[in-house]
Amino acid sequence: MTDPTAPGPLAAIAALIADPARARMLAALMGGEALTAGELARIAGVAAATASGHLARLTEGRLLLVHVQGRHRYHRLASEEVAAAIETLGGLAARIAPVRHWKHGEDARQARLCWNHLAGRLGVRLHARLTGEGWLTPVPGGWDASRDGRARLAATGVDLARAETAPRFACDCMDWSERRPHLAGGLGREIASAWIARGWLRRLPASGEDDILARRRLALTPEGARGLKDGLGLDLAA
Amino acid sequence: MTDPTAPGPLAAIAALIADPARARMLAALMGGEALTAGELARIAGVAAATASGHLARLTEGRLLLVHVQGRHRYHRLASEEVAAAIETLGGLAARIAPVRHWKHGEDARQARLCWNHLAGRLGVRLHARLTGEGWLTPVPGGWDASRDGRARLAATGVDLARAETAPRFACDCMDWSERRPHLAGGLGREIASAWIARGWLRRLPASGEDDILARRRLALTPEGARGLKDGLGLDLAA
DNA sequence: CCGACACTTCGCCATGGACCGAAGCACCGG
DNA sequence: CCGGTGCTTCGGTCCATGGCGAAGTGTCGG
Repeated sequence: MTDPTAPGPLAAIAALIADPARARMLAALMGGEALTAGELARIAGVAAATASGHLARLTEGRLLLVHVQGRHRYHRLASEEVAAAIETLGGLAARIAPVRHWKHGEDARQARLCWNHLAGRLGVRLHARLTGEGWLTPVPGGWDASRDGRARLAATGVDLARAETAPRFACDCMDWSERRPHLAGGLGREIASAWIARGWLRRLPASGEDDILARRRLALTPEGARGLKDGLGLDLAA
Repeated sequence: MTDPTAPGPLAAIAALIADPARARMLAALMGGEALTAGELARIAGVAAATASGHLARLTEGRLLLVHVQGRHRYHRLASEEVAAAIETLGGLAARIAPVRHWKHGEDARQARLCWNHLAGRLGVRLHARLTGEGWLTPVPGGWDASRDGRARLAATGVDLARAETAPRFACDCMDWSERRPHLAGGLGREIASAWIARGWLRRLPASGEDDILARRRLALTPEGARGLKDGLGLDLAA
């Protein structure tokens, strides 16, 4: 029935990430965008045929979801858990590996995307602020927002109603550079997209394609800094 | 200078975990004990020669530390980060893999070790209780304990002074079964060891060697349940 | 309807690395 | 000093998997 030589689930998942080409693809997808097979092949540095095989394995292994649109196949990370696992593993790699020089590491520690929500110092400070003021309290399976918290978030352009209709309202995600949880889940996604749409955050151009942080770096704009200070009392200069 | 074909750090770390034999070794070491090369060879189901090679690679890759004692070589996980990464990856595997039946899964979700601290429902509820009452507040790089919090913890037999002298006083670690942080770091280690020493928690015998949870399952004793309720107001039956 | 394009499938090759047995080293006990 | 034990190193085998080009499938644009 069951193959006795079959690798355990832990080894099986790790094996999916362990190939350099696949790792580059996954790292690129940590930016949250859905990318086509062709783009991923280019990023991974392999031929289209090879990339196709890799993407099939990743999809089969439930790490990716595919969205077919015409003759393009868009691939994206399958879930929060996948993003969290890659984030954690990447953090371990950053600490452990013979101190490979992360070119734009400082930027990324400041603010970056973790799949679809905010990470880095910004993400962690935001999490601490929202919970510290009692605006948000963790409850099993999500969050509870106080009246004041709702008003504050709404004032920054976050659509709380939509966040609450997400399959999972919200959850924590461990931040490797800060070693503290940041805000993920449906609410984390809403916040990130709202603030990017509003021009408070700006995606920085990808650089160093094989870098874990390549497509994830963010910059806080002057308006964003002002908005966070006025709206949430969050002063990132401090 | 640098080899252009070299795998990135992410792939390199994943590759270390991706081999079935090595994954079994790492899973066994998640119980927190240091094991000899021979024991690990038996657990992994490979010959001594093979195991030796695997252990050398894991050590070289900074996932393990070795402690030589006479003709034995004791191996243990190198750090909190390693444990956290394996925990997260294992959680992803548990969610993603074709629902492999975890024999004693329910026990382990209740209480288990995560390297050297408490995880599962117990770990998460403890974390929530300590922070919720203001007994412990996260600060950058560790925790701040209130006077009341110190007294409460000391009353349960936890040596706070020793926890504070640990390289890192404390930190969070994401719990995969509960999706909430539990208490790790120096304080987490002190709490777990104190409560096990005091007979509040009991290690359950290993079963199913290749299971991620094999050597990590814990049972709360009646005295433990009473102690937690009286000392910290933590009622796990609820 | 036909060529261009995006992607997959197929066939093949090359290589990395997992594995073992045997031999070599280090340590312990007598 | 010598045999037993724990572990590593060495030499050799074997297989899984990544890699590519070429051919096949489906979709869009004219």
